[in-house]
Amino acid sequence: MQNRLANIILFHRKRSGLTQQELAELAGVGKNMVYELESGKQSVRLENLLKVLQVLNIELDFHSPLREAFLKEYSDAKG
Amino acid sequence: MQNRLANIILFHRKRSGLTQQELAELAGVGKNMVYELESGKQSVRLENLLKVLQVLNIELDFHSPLREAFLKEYSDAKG
DNA sequence: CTGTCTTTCCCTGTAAAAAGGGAAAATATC
DNA sequence: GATATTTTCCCTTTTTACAGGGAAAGACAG
Repeated sequence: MQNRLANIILFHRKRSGLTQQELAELAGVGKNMVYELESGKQSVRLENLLKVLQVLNIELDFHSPLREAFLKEYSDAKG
Repeated sequence: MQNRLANIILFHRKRSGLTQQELAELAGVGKNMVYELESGKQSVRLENLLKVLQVLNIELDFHSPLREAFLKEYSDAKG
């Protein structure tokens, strides 16, 4: 348990009553992947992180000084 | 240009006046990595994504139904 | 149109993330 | 304290992301 992301995942998994193994199966990743995520390893594939977050109903967002400008242009472009 | 993350990165890079190559050098990753990020590839390593986001001054955040509960417990635990 | 810069997308070798098995350590349940 | 469950952390093999080089395609300036 080292970084914020690891904590977020651990917290949500515990609240959902899942073991690492169960979460791994639901996300379609290996059990070791979940363990590594929760121990703060940052060399995991983004793909696999996203699968795990999806199972736990966690959405990623960003913020930056350009956030508003981006959202305007992005929604304009996408309709 | 496929997903939201790719768009965010492209937008911020353009606004900062950097080429893919320059961003890659600043982030300490290969030029192909930046290209892949911007073309929506999700198999990149989280580590490398974070390096790129840091150069562009983009912070990741999350939200979920348990967000408030997590923040409370997390700040309590960390002081 | 011509030359410069940038992006897209090949290629190759190397490093390492992946899954899955297994077993000791830790934690929880009785 | 014994037993069951879960987590931590080994191992091996397979897969693949990575850097860096290179070159065609695209964008942009003079």
